[in-house]
Amino acid sequence: MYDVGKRAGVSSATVSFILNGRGSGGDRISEETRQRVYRAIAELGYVPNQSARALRRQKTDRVCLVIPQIGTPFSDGLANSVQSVAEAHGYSLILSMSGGRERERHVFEQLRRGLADGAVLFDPEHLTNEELAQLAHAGVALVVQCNRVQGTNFDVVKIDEIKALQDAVRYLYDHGRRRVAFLFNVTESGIQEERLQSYWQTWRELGVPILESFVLRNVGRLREQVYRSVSKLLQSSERPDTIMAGSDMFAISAVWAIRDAGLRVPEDIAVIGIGNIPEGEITHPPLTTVGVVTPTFGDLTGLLFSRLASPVPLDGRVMTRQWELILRGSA
Amino acid sequence: MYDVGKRAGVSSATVSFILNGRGSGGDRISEETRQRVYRAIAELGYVPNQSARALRRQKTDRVCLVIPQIGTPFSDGLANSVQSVAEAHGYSLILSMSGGRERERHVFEQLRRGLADGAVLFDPEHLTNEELAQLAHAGVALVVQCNRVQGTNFDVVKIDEIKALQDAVRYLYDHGRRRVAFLFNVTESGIQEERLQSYWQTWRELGVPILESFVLRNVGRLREQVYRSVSKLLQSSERPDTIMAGSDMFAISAVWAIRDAGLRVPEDIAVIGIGNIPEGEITHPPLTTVGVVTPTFGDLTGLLFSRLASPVPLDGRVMTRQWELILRGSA
DNA sequence: TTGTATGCGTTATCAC
DNA sequence: GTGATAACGCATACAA
Repeated sequence: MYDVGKRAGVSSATVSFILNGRGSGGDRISEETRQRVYRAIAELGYVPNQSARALRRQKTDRVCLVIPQIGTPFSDGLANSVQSVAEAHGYSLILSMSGGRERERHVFEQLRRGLADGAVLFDPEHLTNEELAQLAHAGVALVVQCNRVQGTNFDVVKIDEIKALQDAVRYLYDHGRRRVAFLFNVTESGIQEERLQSYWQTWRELGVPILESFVLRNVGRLREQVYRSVSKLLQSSERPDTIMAGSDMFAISAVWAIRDAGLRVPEDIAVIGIGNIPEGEITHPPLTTVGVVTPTFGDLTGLLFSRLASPVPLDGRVMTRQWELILRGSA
Repeated sequence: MYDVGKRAGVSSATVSFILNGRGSGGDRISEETRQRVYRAIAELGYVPNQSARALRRQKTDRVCLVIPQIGTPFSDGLANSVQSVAEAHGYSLILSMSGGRERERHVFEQLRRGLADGAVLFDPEHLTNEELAQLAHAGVALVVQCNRVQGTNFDVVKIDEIKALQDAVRYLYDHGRRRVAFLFNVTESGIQEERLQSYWQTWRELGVPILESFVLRNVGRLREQVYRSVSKLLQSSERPDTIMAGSDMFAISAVWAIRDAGLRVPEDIAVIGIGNIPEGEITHPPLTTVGVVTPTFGDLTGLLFSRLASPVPLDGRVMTRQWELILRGSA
């Protein structure tokens, strides 16, 4: 900036003022000076340094979206949504993957060190309430989607899923299903597992036993892995009449596997997913699932940017999203 | 740091030295002092400020992976791969989405301003050679996957895809296919389009005309959108006997649509994708495609981190990945 | 073995 | 209308 100023015959202060007219000094830079400075900037290829600016302003103009894993239809939609809103508010979006304990802690550490002004944490598994509070206390605008936590200085979006999960089981029970298989992945403190626990619990209350061989605890993250897991399951002599999957993606992969094995959905095997991703509408039959009826990410972004815009620290807000049983053809 | 020092009865310099012992001073901090400082750090909840550190060291310890769009199996694999390697080298990974002209320029600007020490740019559409050179000149370690560019101060990974694309067309031609449909999306300077141009060109050389109504230029990004586009195509009285898709994901969605329409792949309609994603192995029939036989991202990360590690500016290196026609069942 | 002093590139207050 | 100047939080050469 000093060099730019020198070339334009002004001080670095003037350059700074022209680049982002704040502080005192009013609007009063002569048009002529302004032009000279712009020319000098162009000639020198000058570009302001973000680290220095952030240091001085105590503000990075960045927000961070933390997702366990990219590559799912859901994270895709979320990221695009947050990015649009961030841009509209003059923030850059940074994406971080938090899958696994190490990575989650790493991202947390980065945020503590001032990576961004605000963050949306999606399903953090290992962070405690205190750590989140600490982060928020350090000045990071925080919105957390997670059922485990509650904060006084950050916002939480919760999902009320229990009832919908119970509804799903009762529905299947009422339609005579008794041989139930589960598809999910065990992660360190996995939310998938929690949800399937709800299923399991409800079946037990209805007096239906769960066959251990029908519980697939490690179906893999990728479609082809899930497909193979299910194909294998179908080869055994004892076949399930129902598959409850930990995600819609798993459920869809299961539907393929079933159809490719020459069986019918839902006549031979009913399939139900979790999450309600758009893709579920085009499987044959369309996927029965459990989730938010019309998925939207407006609540998350709304909380984040209202918090960023607020001049005073806001209290912790809580929003609850209601899940429902969405009956389509597959179950 | 000053406060930490005060509490531990030392200067801020000593704290800094303990936190990252470099510079002069050797290793010589007494164990006792060290402990006192660590205790003070813990008690105060002190955490170093990245902006200040980056400003002083002229180094962010971050690398940035720039992908047009997350949510594809490919970007997922790439991101995970880069993240692992980055962690191993002591860097944090930042993900940025560059889809669309605005966003791409925005990310470019962020990098110029010092967002990260290095970056992998995947298929940048709008950046010129000069801009990339300028970025590299500014000190950003740069690896670009793109066929359009070549740099003297950054690395380029190219894909030699022409021959494989031509092979695909000839193969289809030799098997009697003549009514060819195309599936892709027109983007501002899209690579999908380029590839389909190669197809088109080859068909023309073979004397096969392309029906305009078989060219779907806007099938959408999501699986369900593609599925619907194809379903609609199949309803018209004139049906194609071949579908050449701009990506494997499109091809897979097409296979579903065809099967759900009661037609057979490849007997009624042959389908061929581009990219060779793992999921292609589990469609029925498995997907014929064009791409790298065993996808790996080692070349990209290798180039990036060798560049970051190099004490002197490296010349621009070029690596070429060879594409091949991968015959499986769908064509 | 530790402290002093300086500068990294900005921004913002104040004086002129 | 514009220019000095003092932070912002840290790292490091050098003095002690």
